[in-house]
Amino acid sequence: MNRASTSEEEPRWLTEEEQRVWRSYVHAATLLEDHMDRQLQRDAGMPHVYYGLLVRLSESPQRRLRMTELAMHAKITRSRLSHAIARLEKNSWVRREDCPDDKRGQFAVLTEQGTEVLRRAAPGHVTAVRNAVFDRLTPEQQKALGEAMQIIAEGLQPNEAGADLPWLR
Amino acid sequence: MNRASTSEEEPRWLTEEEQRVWRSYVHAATLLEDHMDRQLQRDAGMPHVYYGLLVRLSESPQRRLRMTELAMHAKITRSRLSHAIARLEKNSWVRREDCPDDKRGQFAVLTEQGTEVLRRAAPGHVTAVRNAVFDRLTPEQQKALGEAMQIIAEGLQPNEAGADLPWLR
DNA sequence: AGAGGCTCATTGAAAATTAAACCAAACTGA
DNA sequence: TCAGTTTGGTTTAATTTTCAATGAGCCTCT
Repeated sequence: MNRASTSEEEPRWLTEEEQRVWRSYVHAATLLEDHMDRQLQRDAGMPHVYYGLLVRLSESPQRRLRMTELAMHAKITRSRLSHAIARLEKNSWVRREDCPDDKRGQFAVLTEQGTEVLRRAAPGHVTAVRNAVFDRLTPEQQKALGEAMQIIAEGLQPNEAGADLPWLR
Repeated sequence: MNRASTSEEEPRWLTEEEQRVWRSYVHAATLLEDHMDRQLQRDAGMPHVYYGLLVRLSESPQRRLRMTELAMHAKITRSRLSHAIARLEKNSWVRREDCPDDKRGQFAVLTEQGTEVLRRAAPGHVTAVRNAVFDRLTPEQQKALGEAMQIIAEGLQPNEAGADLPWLR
């Protein structure tokens, strides 16, 4: 049943057109991620992923989230999150707190200073996103992009199909 | 003139809809990159970027490219490429060669073994891309995705607009 | 010829990420 | 109750990436 996935059979190669699409995608995704990383590194002293963590915390009740929950939202491993939070803790942008209900548990809590950093970095970030993406695409193109990515994401969701579960490995 | 870009002025925040699009994008892009990295790491013993380097070399005349050229195509810094090639050289998948015309220059050359690794890894990779992307999108959606990403990439091209030049920094 | 400024590429150290091992607490079932 | 398993999270080491500095060769201009 799973023979096809590991066999030597000739796969269905990508057509010219599919290749163009895939390469455009990889190309743009690389450039975009680089761009955001650099912008945030310059303006806020952290990479895009870290910024995402702070944003997520800022939107959570009590501006706090359990480690695993945060990792799931951010789609990163718990290990990576541990390291990241350690770094953010050094910056005093995040603080850890024990979970009363579960003695194994930890909360990551956004500090005042973290909130402040976010407040100052947000405008530049939105502007960067707008310049790079929304100012260049028609509303239809934006919609189409969103839909396509949505579908792709669904296919890679760790639930269903029991594929790889980054944060559960 | 450049005041707006660094001032404290209120930016045009993203609308609800724009946010949804942007988050879908980031979400899917993260998942996808993770997925490819893991697939290639498992099946070919290298991350996606390294695989891209080998592919690019395999498509080049004489299966070789100058370091800077390769870095540009791959959109990575020369430094990063140096390290990457060093690693690939240890695997004997790539070999360095001096450039006769320019004594500063180096070619990265895909070896026989590199070619072989590529040959064995390619089917799995195409299949992974197909499963994750093309099997899930209609031809129209594929086209739209390609176009949107194409436009975004153009806006981030290092040439014109003299923005940041990753490999020239 | 040779001073000065690029360009090509590498290096070494620091930061970030991944992979795997690990510990402690919580749960499960006999 | 207690052995075995799962869950939550950290730790260590290895790999990869970034950052800043360096050096050698090319190019231009005088």
